[in-house]
Amino acid sequence: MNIHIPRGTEDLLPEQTKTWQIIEDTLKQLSERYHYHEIRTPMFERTELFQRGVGDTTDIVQKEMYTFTDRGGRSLTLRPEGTASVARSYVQNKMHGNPEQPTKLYYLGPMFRYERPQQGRTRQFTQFGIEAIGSADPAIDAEVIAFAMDCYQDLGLKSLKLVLNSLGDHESREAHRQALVDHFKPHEDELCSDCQMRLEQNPLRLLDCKVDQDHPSMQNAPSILDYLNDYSQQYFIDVKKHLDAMGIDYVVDDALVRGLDYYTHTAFEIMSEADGFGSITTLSGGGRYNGLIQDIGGPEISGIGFALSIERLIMALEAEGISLDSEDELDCYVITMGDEAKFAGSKLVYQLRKAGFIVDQDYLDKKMKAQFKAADRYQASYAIVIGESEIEQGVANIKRLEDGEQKTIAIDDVKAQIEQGL
RNA sequence: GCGGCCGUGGCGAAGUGGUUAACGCACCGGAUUGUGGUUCCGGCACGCGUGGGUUCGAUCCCCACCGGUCGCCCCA
Repeated sequence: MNIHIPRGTEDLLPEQTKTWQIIEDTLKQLSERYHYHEIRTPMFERTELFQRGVGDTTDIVQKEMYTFTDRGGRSLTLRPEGTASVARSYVQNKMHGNPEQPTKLYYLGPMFRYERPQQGRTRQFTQFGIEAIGSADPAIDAEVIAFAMDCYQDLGLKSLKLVLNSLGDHESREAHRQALVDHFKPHEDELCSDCQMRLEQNPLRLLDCKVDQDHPSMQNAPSILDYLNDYSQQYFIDVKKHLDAMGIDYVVDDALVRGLDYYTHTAFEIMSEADGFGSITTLSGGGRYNGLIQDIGGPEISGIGFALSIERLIMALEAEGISLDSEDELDCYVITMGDEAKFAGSKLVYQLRKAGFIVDQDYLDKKMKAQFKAADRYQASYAIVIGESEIEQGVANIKRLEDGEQKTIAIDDVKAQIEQGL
């Protein structure tokens, strides 16, 4: 083994890309139905975009970014997520000026995070996501959540759990933050070192600490839901009412905290409950970001979005035993014997392909028996045999492999014969 | 970034400090000089992740590195 694939990356081989194509097609069709349009942004951005957009205190920015300096001395970063780039493009292209509002966008592509790889977590992974920018209507929060659920349901997944929370607006968050600090400060010495740091930087994260989850102070920790101001509370109620109206089930979990700084109000995650899923059960996540556009220099416009990992989606499909593979079947396999016949074979294969059939032939100089085996393995409907004697008579043998039925006809009539069956 | 487990042919998988590294699938050839899917026979690792070390001798023991996997952190 000479040069190995970089750690945490993977090749997708033909037997897998088929599945990917089906998933991508499904997601794109879904996007059209929900009236979202594709946006493609660069795979790398100025590093400041993520520092400001994703948040300096987040793990992503602090220890997971692929950052490098280009030859012009600029600090660039391979995108670790999609929202910051979309928001940047929204601002740069002044999309808030477009007549169609809100702006509804989707994207699909690789993201990069420097992490210790394990199943469901690679250093390059693929996200599909949507962003609806320019509306602060609870109805569109529900639309985004419904869209997220449909991504899985359209592919046949059943064991799903939608977890919902509200992080409130800025005022509510601040009140809650202060309450958290007041609550945990007396116990600071008893908490793990990570939590001691969280207390300073991001007290919200204390709530989903695994180390200290049994600590008595966790039991009666202040819940964000108790600190929502009137507006935030009503917003959350309305989102739930829209979901109820659509018949979408969810569970509210006030411990659901998202890892990116820009979230406000609605936050949600979709998890797989299928057996055989390891510790990583989160399939997708999203939420509302009412300060993000402004944070990166745009107008005061709010948005909401979500992102899912195609890799984890495929894991979920496998866990539920759903296969999207379609048969890769040939219409015809052309078998030739002898040098002259090879030329006639090339001509016939070409003509049949032009006529729209899926056709192949042997390129390894195999014996006839081996050529038949190949035709069989490729599940060809017909084998067309051309040898020296057929060349002399200008004919070809067409054999229907399913039942062995065979006919000899003029080689120029093969196309017509295949078109109407035997 | 931390801890546990693991790394044998295209794939799955046995195995031992010492002549030819089981077996299954796949593949190739033959039985049947031009007709497949069955059967039978035969072939298929100068090598046991990489590099060092211990040893008379290592795939098997030790170390480092690389990679995978599980858990933690965190997340999609």
